[in-house]
Amino acid sequence: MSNGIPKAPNDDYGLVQACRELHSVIDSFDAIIAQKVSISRNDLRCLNLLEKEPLLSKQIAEKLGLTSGSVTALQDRLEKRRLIRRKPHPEDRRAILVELTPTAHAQLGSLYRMMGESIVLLSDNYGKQKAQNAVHILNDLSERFESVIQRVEKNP
Amino acid sequence: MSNGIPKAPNDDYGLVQACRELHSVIDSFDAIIAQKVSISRNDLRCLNLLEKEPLLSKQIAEKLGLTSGSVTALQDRLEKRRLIRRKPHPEDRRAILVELTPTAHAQLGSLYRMMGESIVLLSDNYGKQKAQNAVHILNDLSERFESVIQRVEKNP
DNA sequence: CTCGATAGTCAAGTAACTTTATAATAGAGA
DNA sequence: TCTCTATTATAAAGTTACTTGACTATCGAG
Repeated sequence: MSNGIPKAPNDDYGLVQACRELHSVIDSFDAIIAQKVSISRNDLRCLNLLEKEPLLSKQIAEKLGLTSGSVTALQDRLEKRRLIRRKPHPEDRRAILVELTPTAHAQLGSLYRMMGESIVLLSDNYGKQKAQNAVHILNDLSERFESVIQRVEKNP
Repeated sequence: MSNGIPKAPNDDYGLVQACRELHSVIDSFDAIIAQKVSISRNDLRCLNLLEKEPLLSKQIAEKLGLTSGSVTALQDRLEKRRLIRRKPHPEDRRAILVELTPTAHAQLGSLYRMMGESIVLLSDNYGKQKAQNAVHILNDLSERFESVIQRVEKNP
């Protein structure tokens, strides 16, 4: 198993691999969802981002790793389908806030329901204690990724 | 917070959200990596898949949600860069096994090293017991996604 | 040994992305 | 206040990646 990844002294790499495995599986899952709705992967990812909170075009571009021009086109597609709405930013008249329409919320909900239910079941199996623990672990991992992203962006 | 996702009785949805949050962050991370290597997201995803084991074109197409023709082009690009190798399947002469070159292994390793180290540190902070627990949880989640994928594919 | 099904390739057309240029606004400084 | 530069988003042209449909080679059932 000499795959170029430097091994940690003990088998700490298990967590790394488990993490990337999960990501890969979710990726495949999203590919299927995107196909079902017949939108592109990035369009779906944009909807996922907006599910949490409205964002500026700029922020969407950053998170998706796209150029601003590309995000404009992306928004045009989603707006035409009435999945997002553009509304003016209250303080900056250059900026545009993008938010999901209620329709989009509903559609996304129904698309991810099956997956959601399956994980809720897992959560129930775990019991309250372990479930909370799981959430903490995932959040820790997210934080780690965030901070590495920021470090990587510093060194261009 | 009425976002269309049906709430579970208790706040079990924490795990779902944490999971998708992690996925989203890793996605942004991958977007940056892809940009650094100047290959497309799907090309990078393909490399990630192959890091685990060689795959058939068919399997790559499925996992990435692409058509077979598209995967042929994808492989052409990666092969031109000497990141993958096509080799004949030992038993099925129609099929083609795709594997990473040693170069690709090394490159991927160095690209993900920073992230890997950060997670290994986290793992060390956790201690052996909790780290193993974390791996189990991630694997459980992967399994759930896998099985939902299979269920979804049954109902087209 | 046929014949339908499967794995992959190829060529033409479509969709998504990048690049470059432009317009409108913000915010800093003379 | 009035520039001047930076920021935010859009538009149009060119490039890259993807899909579709036709084709070749091979498999495996009958």
